[in-house]
Amino acid sequence: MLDERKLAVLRAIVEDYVSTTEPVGSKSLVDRHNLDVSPATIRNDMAVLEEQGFIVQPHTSAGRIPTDKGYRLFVDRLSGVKPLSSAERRAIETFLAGAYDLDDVVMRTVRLLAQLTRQVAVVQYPSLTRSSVRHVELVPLAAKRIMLVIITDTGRVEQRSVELPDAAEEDSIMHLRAVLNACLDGRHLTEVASVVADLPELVDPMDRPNAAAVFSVILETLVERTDERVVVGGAANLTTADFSRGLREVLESLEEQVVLMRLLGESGDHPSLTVRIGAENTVEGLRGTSLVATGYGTGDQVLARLGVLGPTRMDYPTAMGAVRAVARYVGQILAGS
Amino acid sequence: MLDERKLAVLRAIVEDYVSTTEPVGSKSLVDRHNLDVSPATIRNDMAVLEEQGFIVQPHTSAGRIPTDKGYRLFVDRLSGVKPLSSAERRAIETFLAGAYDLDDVVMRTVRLLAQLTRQVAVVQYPSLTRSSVRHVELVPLAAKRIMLVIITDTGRVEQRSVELPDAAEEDSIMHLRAVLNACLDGRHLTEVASVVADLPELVDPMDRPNAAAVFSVILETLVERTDERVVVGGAANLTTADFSRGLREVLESLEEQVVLMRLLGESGDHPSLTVRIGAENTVEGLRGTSLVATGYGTGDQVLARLGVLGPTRMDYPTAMGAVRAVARYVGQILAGS
DNA sequence: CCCTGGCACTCCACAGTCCTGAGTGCCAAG
DNA sequence: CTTGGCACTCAGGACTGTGGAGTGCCAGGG
Repeated sequence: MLDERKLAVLRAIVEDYVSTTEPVGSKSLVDRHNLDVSPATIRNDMAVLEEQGFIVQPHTSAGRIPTDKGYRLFVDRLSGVKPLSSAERRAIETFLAGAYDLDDVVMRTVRLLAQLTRQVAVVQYPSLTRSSVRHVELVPLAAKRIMLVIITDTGRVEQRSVELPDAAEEDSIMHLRAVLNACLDGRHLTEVASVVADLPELVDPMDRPNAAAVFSVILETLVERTDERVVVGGAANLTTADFSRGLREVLESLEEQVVLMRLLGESGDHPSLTVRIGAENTVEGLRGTSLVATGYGTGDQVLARLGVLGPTRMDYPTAMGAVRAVARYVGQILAGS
Repeated sequence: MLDERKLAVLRAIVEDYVSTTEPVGSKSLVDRHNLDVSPATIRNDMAVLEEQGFIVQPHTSAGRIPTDKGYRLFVDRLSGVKPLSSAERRAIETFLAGAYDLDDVVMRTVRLLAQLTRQVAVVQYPSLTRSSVRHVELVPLAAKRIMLVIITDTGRVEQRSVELPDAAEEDSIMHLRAVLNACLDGRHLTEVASVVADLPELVDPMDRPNAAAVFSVILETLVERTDERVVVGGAANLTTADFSRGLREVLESLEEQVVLMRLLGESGDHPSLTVRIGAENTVEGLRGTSLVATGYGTGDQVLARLGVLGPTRMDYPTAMGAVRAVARYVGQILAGS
């Protein structure tokens, strides 16, 4: 139903529109690309494409622009992933290699992605629930207050101050600390809840109230609080692409952690590249944007997701290339540190 | 040289322009405010004010708008700090009281300020260099790698992984940990450098290479790395105030930690409210904005700064009120936790 | 000396008009 | 199925006219 040439026409329209931001007409199409047919022929093809809903004209007698459906077909069948230049690869490598802790890795990744694609970059912190406990530390701050620090094998450190019901001896805190480490060390975070449930029996009855306070904070921190942070960068890039009236809406959405989590979550769990175009995003306020995202992590497990967000009219092949490449390098960095 | 009425006129112009965004003329001025003189008189006053550089007209035969110098006079002599409504005060209190750790306090503060003022909020993390060490923890991660965690009395936790030259025994690490805590506990961060210099003598000669690695990371983390983070929120509020073409520039500046640090740093060190208007900001790209900032902290020491950023045409009295109130509450929260 | 009303002048913003050029759809012929 | 031709549409730029808001200046009055 769509022959080879019509697809070529659609591809050409997408490419031209992305680079010029202007509706593209039959005439300009034939001399920019070397399709060996006349404008009139193209017009017939365009009429078909429009009828099928892949393109529209903003007003009568203007050129055509792709619809969401058009972009969808484009990314699915008409374009590949554009590999990065070797200079870009080197840049990524050296830039990320300089990072010295997890926060820094994430920050650098965001910057890198934003710069590479000239879009908004979104990077989710490596997920807690997929990592395991490496160490638990309790630090007395005051008589009835201690600092709880949990270190995971992804290098993430969670800290909480805990209010104790009773004043605690240094000794009993150290004991509790030992118990915690003995039982939680190496445990996958999904197991923590059940393990913690059995812990009270292992501590001195005298200390149970204090221990209970610590346990409940641990649960809160590791289990119930699924809200991994998402870091955003390159918001300035939104100004070039005019979102008619929606810029404010987009900026607002980008500041809502919950919204971002949902957005990234929608792309599913598989580690490969995902593209969500325009209205495919159920997030109110981001209906006019597209998201190119992928999972990343060490080895084959997906720790979190990252990607770029931009107007539906974006350079998908390049964005996909950059996202994929960056995700790979970040994975390597995380595995190596 | 500027009599009472001329000042009143300037005040009225600023107030009207801020609320309407439109150049204000003599006629509209007299009936909005009850100055008991005729428009003609106002016009004469305006002529003087313009001559002195407090106001300008965008084009002949349009109303006047304040210059940076005009705003400066306004905040210095013509307006007070508008206190918050009691409802707002309650909102601040309850909103901040719900915070459970330092990160959360900062995040909530940013949101609060942005919402209250409808401007961009900037909050600097409590400064390391002004706090002292509460605890140092070393956690073995692998044979030649340990995690260094430093907890300060402002509740901040710094973590770094340290690569050791030699494989380390559990024992020697524990010893090092004891030494570190003995010597650093309670030390003001400004003292850390000199204290650490003397430490190598206290450890077993065998362990010196490893200890040296740890020490150098401590210095890096606490002393050399003055780059406290600045968190930004409410960027969406920039869209209402049109910065002609500068929006991109502003957004870019807001993503540069270094720039933000400099911006806040310029306001000096004293704990009181500071206002920097338009070109008074030396930061390229923020010349079209104003900053209302203040120090905050526990008791009388200034731990860091926070404030709001907006167009020079902003509601200074309200912004100042909000900034001051929020800073106070944050100080209380920090002191109490 | 300062305030006031009057007056002539300026100029932006807005609406209307016209025109051009890019682009279309349709059709008949190759 | 492709092509050239043709009539048609319409957004956007250039130009014009008008109304209104605002100004500066001046002469008269408190």
